[in-house]
Amino acid sequence: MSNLLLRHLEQFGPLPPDEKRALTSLVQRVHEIGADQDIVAEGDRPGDCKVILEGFAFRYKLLGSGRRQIMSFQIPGDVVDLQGFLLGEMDHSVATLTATKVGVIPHNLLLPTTERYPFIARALWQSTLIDSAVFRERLVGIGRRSAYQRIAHLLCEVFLRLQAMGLTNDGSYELPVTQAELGDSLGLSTVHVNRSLKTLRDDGLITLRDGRVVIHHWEGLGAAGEFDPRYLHLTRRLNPAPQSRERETGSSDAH
Amino acid sequence: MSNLLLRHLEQFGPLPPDEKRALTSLVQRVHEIGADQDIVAEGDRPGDCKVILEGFAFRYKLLGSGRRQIMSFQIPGDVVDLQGFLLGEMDHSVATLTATKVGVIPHNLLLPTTERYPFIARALWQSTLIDSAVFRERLVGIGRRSAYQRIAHLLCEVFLRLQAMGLTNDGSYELPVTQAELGDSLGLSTVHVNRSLKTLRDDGLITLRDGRVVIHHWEGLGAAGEFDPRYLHLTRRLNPAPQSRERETGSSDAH
DNA sequence: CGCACAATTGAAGCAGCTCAAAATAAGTGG
DNA sequence: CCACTTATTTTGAGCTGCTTCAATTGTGCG
Repeated sequence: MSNLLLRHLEQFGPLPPDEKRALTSLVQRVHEIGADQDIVAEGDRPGDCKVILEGFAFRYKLLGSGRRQIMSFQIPGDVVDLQGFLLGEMDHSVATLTATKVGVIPHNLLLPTTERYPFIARALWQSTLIDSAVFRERLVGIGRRSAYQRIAHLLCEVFLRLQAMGLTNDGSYELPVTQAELGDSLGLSTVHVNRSLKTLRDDGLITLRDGRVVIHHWEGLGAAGEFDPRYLHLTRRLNPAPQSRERETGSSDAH
Repeated sequence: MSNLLLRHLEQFGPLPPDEKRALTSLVQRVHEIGADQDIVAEGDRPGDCKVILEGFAFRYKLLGSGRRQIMSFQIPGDVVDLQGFLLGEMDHSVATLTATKVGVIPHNLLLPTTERYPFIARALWQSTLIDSAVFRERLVGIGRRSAYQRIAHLLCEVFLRLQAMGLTNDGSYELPVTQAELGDSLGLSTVHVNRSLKTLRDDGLITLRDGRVVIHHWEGLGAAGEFDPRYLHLTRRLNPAPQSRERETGSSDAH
């Protein structure tokens, strides 16, 4: 059940056996949430943390005049509201993209756990720092990259993050986002996302259909998005790197 | 010397006396750095953390074709490279705006300190989460707000952060940035920053000259930038709120 | 004085936006 | 299985906030 949490946290280094054990009893119950529902909302003071066990979510903020900015997509293994644990009040919302299962970790269990198990505490801290790195990278993209580059970059990022969790398939992965959501994530209009996706498709880099991303040319996509994966700090590759995996003879693949 | 670090960390709640004491001996030496110098650079694996004691700095990343994105401005009290402590390698650089004094905290002292003193560890973690919130807010601005709004928002944010450190003067503060740096921080060209600043000035909201920001109309500026300070989590106001302070009879003040 | 850097202003161009509508897909109830 | 509804994708066309290029004006300083 919280295998996923373990896998997530071990991205940053192995945990000692006793801490692993402690981790497995963190998730007290599982909550099923429908698509397009808030997991936590801005202003909430949650009494527990939520780990995504199945499905996808995103952090967002609403602005005046109905605009929305999505800050990140969250995937299985991610703890979405550590902010609530440490700072009390959420300053943004997290909502589901699809029907989602979340594991619930009560703060009054998490607190003693982080005090007793320093590796767990450290790994959670590291996890929030990776979140931070993801925000920064998005910031760079929106601030200084073209629409085409931003999309390429995002698709690379999500690929590597999903791959680290074992959720990719030979250079393709599930990402049930609409173009409107992509736009809100990248600071673009739906229309422009559509046109840029078309260009990426025409360039033979990717296909995005029915909530599934197929990367036809990993290196090309990375180059298009100026993607440098180091900010994800996936030092311990739990899976082979994408370059060495999804070479399919027919399609143009990475090298 | 590390009074500032204490003040910074106590933004999130008081520390017990013994932890306060431990904190004062963290900074082992002080390093003076000239203007426009990197404090840490992308790719570095620093062996210590740096706290700003005097002066200003900013996080940034360089992109292809010489573009630069500044992710945040850092002020006295900020620890600029906790990322290096927890993740090893820096994925971005931090450079000074002005001549700066930084306190150096060796990792091999910080590590046992965070293990022995849970409140310090927690406060540092909280501090990184506030950084995160700042990145997110910038992200929202660049993604979905106009140039005018972004500038207003940034100036509000820096005001409150400096105020929490006791570094404001009746609605004005030192911020030694050039318009080019502002642009790189907000995803704008220098030219457009200049024009937007002119509009803000003409609207009677602010003046920015010689590295000093004067806020003439706090509420107006906040409204212009859709500024909601909650993301800074400055629950414990160490100074009076700006609204109740800088009412100057002549100029247009908030209310 | 004169260099170098920052701020300012003008003018033209464009990346991406908005408005609008058509085409496609995905239910849903009968 | 169809008729109807609603959401998403796609395409067209005109518009604009911001960019780029270029030149001018401070302004601090050796």
